[in-house]
Amino acid sequence: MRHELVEQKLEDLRRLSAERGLRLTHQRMEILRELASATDHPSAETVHGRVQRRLPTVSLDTVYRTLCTLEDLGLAAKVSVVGDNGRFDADLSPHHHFVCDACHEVRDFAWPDLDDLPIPGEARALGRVDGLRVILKGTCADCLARRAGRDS
Amino acid sequence: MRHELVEQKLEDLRRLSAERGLRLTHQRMEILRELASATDHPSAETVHGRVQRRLPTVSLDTVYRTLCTLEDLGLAAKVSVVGDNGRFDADLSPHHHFVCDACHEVRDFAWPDLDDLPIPGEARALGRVDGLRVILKGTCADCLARRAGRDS
DNA sequence: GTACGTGCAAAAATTTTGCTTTAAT
DNA sequence: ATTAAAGCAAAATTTTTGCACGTAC
Repeated sequence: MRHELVEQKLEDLRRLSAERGLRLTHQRMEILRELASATDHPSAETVHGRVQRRLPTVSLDTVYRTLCTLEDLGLAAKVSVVGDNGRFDADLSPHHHFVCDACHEVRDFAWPDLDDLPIPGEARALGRVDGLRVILKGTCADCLARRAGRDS
Repeated sequence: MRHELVEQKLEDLRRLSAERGLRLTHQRMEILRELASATDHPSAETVHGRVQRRLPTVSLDTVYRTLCTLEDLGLAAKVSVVGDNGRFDADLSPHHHFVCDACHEVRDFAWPDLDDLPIPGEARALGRVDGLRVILKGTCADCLARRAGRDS
């Protein structure tokens, strides 16, 4: 079942590379192959280690650059992991975050209806749940206005 | 309205410091004061800059250590911000993440009922929403089992 | 052949650590 | 007076960048 995702992604890379005039290099193929095969949301360092098994000379900076390229192409995304990044909050009440892709500001919001929704069995089966947070990605009102102004 | 949170937090710090035998230093008070006053989920570097206005000699490593202490005391938490950390995923289909506090593994799960829930007006007012992800914090089944085994 | 992308090395940025001094208790 | 915590500097990470060479087109 993972195999199909991998082939699909590699096909997407071929198509997008042709469309956007990017070169189809071994490194990009192998890095995408590893990432698409992985189920554990690896870091650049981890991807590098795995790709080295097939391409012993691949460098870590190529992995960084390629992951960024794959992100630009819409083939991969950075994911949210609680506590893995250096942003802090003293407000520990249940609330959620809206993150602006443009300015990276984080705004809080509440979602009472969500609190009434039971956590799905699929998630409860994974372990004991202590906390829940929603991350909304988008563009904040300020950045939308700024962009609209610039486009006119 | 922020003022009350600040005073509340400082009071918590006094109480917890007494309880746990920690010393109530200017630095800890001022760092917590800044963090509790902030609404923008600042990084350690940002907190450092703000605290320096009141304590010009405070060092950046004290801010790092203190934020960690405040986290241990349960007065602050690291927050999730999409794309600010180096973990990647090639699976772009709508799904959510369960993160184990103990081993930091990230597991995926689906939540179809959530997809039917409308995003609250409070959040829609913040800007255009492009994506939604839930982060569950907890302890995974493996780590629970490991811990139970060790305790016996 | 052209020039985009890689590899290498070095730099920049971020976070942690060892040790000495300061200050809270 | 004790000793936890701060400050300083240096180290360890993590991520980015400049440049020469290799390779996909």
